[in-house]
Amino acid sequence: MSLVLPSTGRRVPCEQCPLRPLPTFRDFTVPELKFVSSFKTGEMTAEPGAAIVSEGAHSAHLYTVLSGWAFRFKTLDDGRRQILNYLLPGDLVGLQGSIIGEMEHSVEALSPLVLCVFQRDRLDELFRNHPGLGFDVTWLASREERMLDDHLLSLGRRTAIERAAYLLAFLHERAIAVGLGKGNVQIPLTQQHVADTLGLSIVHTNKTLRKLTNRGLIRWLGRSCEILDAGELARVAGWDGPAERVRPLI
Amino acid sequence: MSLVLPSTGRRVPCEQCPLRPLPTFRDFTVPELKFVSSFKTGEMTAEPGAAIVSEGAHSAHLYTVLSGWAFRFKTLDDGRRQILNYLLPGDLVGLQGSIIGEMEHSVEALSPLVLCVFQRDRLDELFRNHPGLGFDVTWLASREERMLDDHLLSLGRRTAIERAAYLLAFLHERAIAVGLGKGNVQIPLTQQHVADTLGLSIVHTNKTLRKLTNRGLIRWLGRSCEILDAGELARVAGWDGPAERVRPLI
DNA sequence: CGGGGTCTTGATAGCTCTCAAGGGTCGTGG
DNA sequence: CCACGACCCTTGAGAGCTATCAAGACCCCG
Repeated sequence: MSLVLPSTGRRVPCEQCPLRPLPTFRDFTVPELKFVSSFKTGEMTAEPGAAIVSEGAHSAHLYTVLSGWAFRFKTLDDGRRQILNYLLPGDLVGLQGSIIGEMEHSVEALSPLVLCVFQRDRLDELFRNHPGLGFDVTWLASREERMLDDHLLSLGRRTAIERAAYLLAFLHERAIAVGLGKGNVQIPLTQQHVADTLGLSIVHTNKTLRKLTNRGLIRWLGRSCEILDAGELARVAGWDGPAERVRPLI
Repeated sequence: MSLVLPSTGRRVPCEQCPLRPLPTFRDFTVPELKFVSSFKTGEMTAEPGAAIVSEGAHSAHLYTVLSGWAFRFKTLDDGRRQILNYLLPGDLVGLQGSIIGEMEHSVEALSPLVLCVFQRDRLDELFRNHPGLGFDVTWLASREERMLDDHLLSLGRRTAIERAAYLLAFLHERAIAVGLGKGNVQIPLTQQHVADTLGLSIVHTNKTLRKLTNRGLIRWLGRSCEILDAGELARVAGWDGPAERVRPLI
């Protein structure tokens, strides 16, 4: 697990953010955009495997993913790891820590990652002067809650193959929404990540993914997974899709 | 599953709320309390088994639990049910629906329940005129997120007996925090609820709870569970406890 | 007194884990 | 160039955990 590369100065001005024009993100007013722009202090990059935030850290920062993939996880004392959710462009990182004060999960980069860094201590100013943005932060927290609800349903009540199909359909959907994947989407994952997300052993995960491969739904490429038939994956999982709607981008 | 009893007029004024003096809840300023009081339109009661909100409902209300127990859950098409979390006094109900627009989970009463009913369409006024309360709503959403993170870790990576011990220690902790349980805490649950929370079958849940009973950690009373040794339950689960701190009450 | 809900227990089937071993790729150093 | 280690993916076999099936006890209530 390598270290995070130090922050370099800002590069992409919020007004020219490559994410904002995407149809998934709602339009911001000029004052909102101006505040967000001033809220951002710089950018940070990280390589795959780098720890972005660590469980127990007290002075967590607040970030938004600008590009790349990451994941949130917790571990038990004996090392068992559970991946909680994935982070894609447009997702807030470290909100729990910023709001409540201490991180209770860790975050690690899955691909080369670029993060926008925000001034955490100006969060109250955001709520005071831009109620709409305050509402948006709550909106994003509710969205995360929904995804976790879905994951809980999956871990608790879906079979192994349903879980795998759900996870891959879910990640496919999210990747598409933020404009990743021209043609077939490739997800930068190892089977160990999948296992730690689904609550399965690595061996059984492998055998389960093989079934999906044999059905022609996915293809494994070594450190990444190509989605060939997202619709059929969702059907196998019994998953309706996310009803993802336009969301804020902070 | 019986129906919800219709709302009757308000009874408990927020200024005399029996929950607010508890040490778990932060003190509110006079204007905050005044707003919350005006935000509340009445109360609603429900009997055990009553549906408070249903998945897919579009016009969900926003509530806070005043007294009693409830739970949130989702189901798959074939009826498999997963309990996502429990609701105790002081918890918001229906925030996801209020923020995003549509409920993606259902809520059911576990005991006789009293809810404070709020005017959902004044939520934006809350954010506009009381930034501190807006922050509090986000705080509560983050708290829920944390609990879900813990549950995911449990479902994904704990064994059956660890999961059961975790769940009961968790509910014990929450009950204590809101002043339930003089002496030993009794949790109004059936083993079916436990099974649907832990992602286990009812039979195996029974056998697992028996082990905890034989170790003298709990006692099953028919439709409820008495916690005899919460510390040992937490130890069995490998759970540190919640680091629960003072929280807002809306 | 019957019926429904809850809790309990044993037996068997089936799913998942662990153990073990091997192949492949990639980057590094001899 | 080749050896080597590290990491990732794959597969088989047997053990262990969990689901399902089945049956019965208990309680409350109409």
